[in-house]
Order: sequence, then structure tokens, then C-alpha cells
Amino acid sequence: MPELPEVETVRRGLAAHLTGQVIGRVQCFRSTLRYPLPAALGELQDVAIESVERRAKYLLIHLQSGAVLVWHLGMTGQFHVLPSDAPRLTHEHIRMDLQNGQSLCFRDARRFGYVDLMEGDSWRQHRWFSVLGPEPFDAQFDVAYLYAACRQRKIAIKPLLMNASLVVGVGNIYASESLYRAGIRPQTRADAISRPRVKKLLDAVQEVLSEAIEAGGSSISDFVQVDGKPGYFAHNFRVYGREGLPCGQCGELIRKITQSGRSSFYCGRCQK
DNA sequence: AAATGAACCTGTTTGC
DNA sequence: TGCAAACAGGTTCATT
Repeated sequence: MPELPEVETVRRGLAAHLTGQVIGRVQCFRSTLRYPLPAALGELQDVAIESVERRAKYLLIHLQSGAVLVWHLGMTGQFHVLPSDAPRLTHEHIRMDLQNGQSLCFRDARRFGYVDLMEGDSWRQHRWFSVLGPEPFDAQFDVAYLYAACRQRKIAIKPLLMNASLVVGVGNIYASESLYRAGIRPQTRADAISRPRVKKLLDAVQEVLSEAIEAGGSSISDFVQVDGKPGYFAHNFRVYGREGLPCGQCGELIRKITQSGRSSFYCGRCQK
């Protein structure tokens, strides 16, 4: 479900609802999601929540005890903040009561989501994070870096852009949307892209992600914000999910191809 | 090393 | 209408 803009939207919602709150009872309705749930979840009673951070597509809920809840939404994970007496949601796997009468509910139909409890800064050393490239808005993610990475790869640019060891947060939707804005076909070999076009691509990635964050992310079928509202960026898709519809710039029909098992969308006239 | 494909799991859409 | 196949926003692992 979520790429960087959706996770950032959830982070903002969680920060608003959780910051300063104290945890009450924690219930787990199953023992495993993608990985086994940490046994210590039940021991968080009376611990206060300090802040909510995002790194790549991970949410980091910092606790006053020094521990950090590291959470990934997978494809279909959702957080809802509801009154504690609300009935259990379908596919709700974890409910963390707060001492203000509300509860943080985690639901995830496909159960690709995962959560772990780590101490202090140890999460930075964890294998989930040690393999990650820079954030797309980090100064480290500049033209020299992206061009150098492209030069040594024969892989198509679209799957490369989705590789989190290069840059984090760009998933299947925003990879297609960025390439459209940069005028680059998704199947172009990375090492065949000139430096000026790499610069266009970098700008396009940052532009698309910022606009999507502003819109509260993209809701296709099931992404929702913490308050249950959808994100509105799907209205602004120029190619994703628009196979057979006319390109907004030239009228040519948008095409759909499969790359590395994922759908890519592009305009054959505007993208070369 | 780099690239590709399968696996994890359920729900929804598509096609016969 | 019914049923099976295809497909869905992510990540990791095994195999070329």
C-alpha cells in the first residue's frame, strides 16, 4: 500500500494523536505478522510516547523508556486511532490502548506488515536499516550520486529507482510518475541516461513526492490516513493506472508493461 | 556483483 | 451466476 508519501502522512497523523500519551493495555490478536510479534509488547503499560519518526517506509515510535517501536505497514497495513470501546476491526491484529480513552489499532489484511521493539539507537544498526540508501530529500541524494549509480548499472531505470539501497521511499506508483515527468521511458537502461536527464529525474522524484505528501498520499483501494480519510494524490496520477487513457500532454494512449513482475505505465511519445 | 523471479497472504477485479 | 486466474502500494531470499 504505502510509499513514502503515505507513510509520511501516517506519521503526521500518529504524531498528532500519540505524542505525550501514555500507553495502557496492549492486546495482540495473533502472534505473527510477517515476523513474530515481540513478546515485550505487553510490557509497555504506563510508558509514555515521546515522538513519531519516519525512516524510509518505516515508522519509529519513540518511547520515554528509551525503547523504539519500529513498524512497517507492508502492502495493506493501516493505523486507526479510535475510542477504546470501538469493536475490533476486520484484520485488526494489535490494539494499543492509550490512557486518554483512545486506542491505536493496527489492521493488515495481507499481513506483510511487521513490528519490532528495539532499544535506543540500536535500530540504526539493524539489517532493516543498514541496507538503506539516502532519503530522497537528503543532500546526499544529489545528481553526482544518482548519475554515478546509474553509470554502473545495466538494469532498467524503473526497477533501479525502486531499489531502496539506491534511494528509499520510491515504490511502484511514484517510480512511474517520476519517470513520466522526467520524460524517460521506464525500460531505459540506467547506464544510457545522460547527466542532464538524471538531473531531470532527480528533480521529478522530489517534486512528485512533495506534491503527494501535500495531498495526504494516494488512495487506490485501501490506503487511509489515521483519521480514516483517504489521500487525494491519486487524482493527480498522470500515468499510473491510466492504461489506454490519453496522455495529458500529447493525447497518445498510455501504455502498460511489466518489469520485474511489477506494472509500469508510460507515454510512448513523451517518454524516450 | 548484478539481475531476475518466487515467496509471503488476502481481497478484489477480470475473463471465460 | 460461478469459478478460476490475475493482480495489488513491499521486502527478502534463492537462483541464474
